[in-house]
Amino acid sequence: MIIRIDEYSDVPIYMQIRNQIVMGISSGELKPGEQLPTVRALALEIGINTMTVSKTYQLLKQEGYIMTDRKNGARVRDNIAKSGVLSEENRTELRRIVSEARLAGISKEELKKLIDELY
Amino acid sequence: MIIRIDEYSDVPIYMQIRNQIVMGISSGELKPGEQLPTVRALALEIGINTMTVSKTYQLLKQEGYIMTDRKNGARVRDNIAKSGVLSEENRTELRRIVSEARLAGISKEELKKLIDELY
Amino acid sequence: MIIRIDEYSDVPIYMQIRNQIVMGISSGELKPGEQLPTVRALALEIGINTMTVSKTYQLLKQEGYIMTDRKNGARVRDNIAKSGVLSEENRTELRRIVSEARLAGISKEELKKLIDELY
Amino acid sequence: MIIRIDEYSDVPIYMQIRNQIVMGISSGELKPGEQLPTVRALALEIGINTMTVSKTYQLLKQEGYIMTDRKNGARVRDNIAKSGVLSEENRTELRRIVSEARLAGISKEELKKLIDELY
DNA sequence: GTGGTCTAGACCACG
DNA sequence: GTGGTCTAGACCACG
Repeated sequence: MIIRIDEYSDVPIYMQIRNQIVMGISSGELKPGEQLPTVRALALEIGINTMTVSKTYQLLKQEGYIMTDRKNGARVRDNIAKSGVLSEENRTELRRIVSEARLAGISKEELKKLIDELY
Repeated sequence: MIIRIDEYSDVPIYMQIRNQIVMGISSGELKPGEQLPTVRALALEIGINTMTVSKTYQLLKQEGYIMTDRKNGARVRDNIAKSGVLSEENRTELRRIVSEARLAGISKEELKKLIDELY
Repeated sequence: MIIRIDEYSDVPIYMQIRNQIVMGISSGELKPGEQLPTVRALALEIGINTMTVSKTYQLLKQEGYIMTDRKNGARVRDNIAKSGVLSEENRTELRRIVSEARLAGISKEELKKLIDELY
Repeated sequence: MIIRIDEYSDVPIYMQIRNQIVMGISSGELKPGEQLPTVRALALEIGINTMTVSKTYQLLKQEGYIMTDRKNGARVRDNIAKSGVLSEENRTELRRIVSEARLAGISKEELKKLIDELY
């Protein structure tokens, strides 16, 4: 899986990596139990500091998406908890996006079609 | 229109205000041409620095949501440009949210229902 | 409030600080709403790196014990969520401690007396 | 006695095994003088490195919980020293747990009831 | 002035 | 070899 950093983005690097890994897991590009690159390998590949990647892995671990052990490095968890509900933050974000979409003249149907494509 | 600041949020205050005003315009609570409170009045009401509100208004103006003039203060634009497409950032955000929703066990239908509610 | 670091402890520095602040809040030495020292001030006082203190504050924030804002620095939250139950980790730890206490010849009553003193 | 490793835990494997053996001795599941599985057998059973089990046994021996000899392997000591007091580390840990319990809204009585259950 | 992020480099426990 | 921790130093957005 290829991780791309947008250095001009306001989103911190560790968060960009986090987001792309989460999307990779969701899309199936990263399979349950699959090995992630080591902290050092990913840092080298992206051209950033190991601490930054380490921060990403700790976040993903805390969120329950991956697990780390000292022997094997990081792996995608094969039993990611399904809360069944959207987090409060994501709900707020979604509300904001829907509002902006409306003002941009995007219809409800177009938004739903977008959901279809992205899901 | 009442603006609420979540002091625990990581979203900067100026951005929280901006988001709520945009949502207010989108929902119709703020009508096209409607007068916004002055920077000073809004800052006083929320209990924050005038600089922060000023930053919000500048952002909203630059985004084309409001217009300002020295005489009348800030007003909602009555001809907000309808690009017809979702901004690149919002599209990326939506993709992230959809990914996380999927992993949380939320079905496509539930997401669409959420869109229905929020739109 | 005075923070003491045991440099020979296996407990990471950021966790030692975290634990002492939590105990300070619990004991009332740190009051709800009370200002914590700035990251820089605390780092200087203890003689450690700012990053380490920053890590502590981020952890405490995420756990809901404190809040940070860029203007005022960090403050003890005045509405710390009361889950009403012991975390799984603490329960496991308590079980381990009770087991070791039994083997050390400490009676159930002595343990309860200890709880009385510490609470 | 069945040893269970929580691969998601931050507690090192050798320490998880150690804790479970100590709890087994305390509960009486492991009797004084009882033979423990060989390093090799336990490692095989759990599916981990023999070095890890070996580390556990060395720690337990050093703590005075078990004794080893080349002929008979490891056995639970039948005269475990009863210091009569809680170790400094355990006392500190207990203080931390009590503090967190208080902040979580757990009463002194509930904690004591928990001690009753666990003892 | 404040916390948040990031780097370059190092050492450590675990396995 | 792996992730986890820490330092010294820097820059940035927010307010």
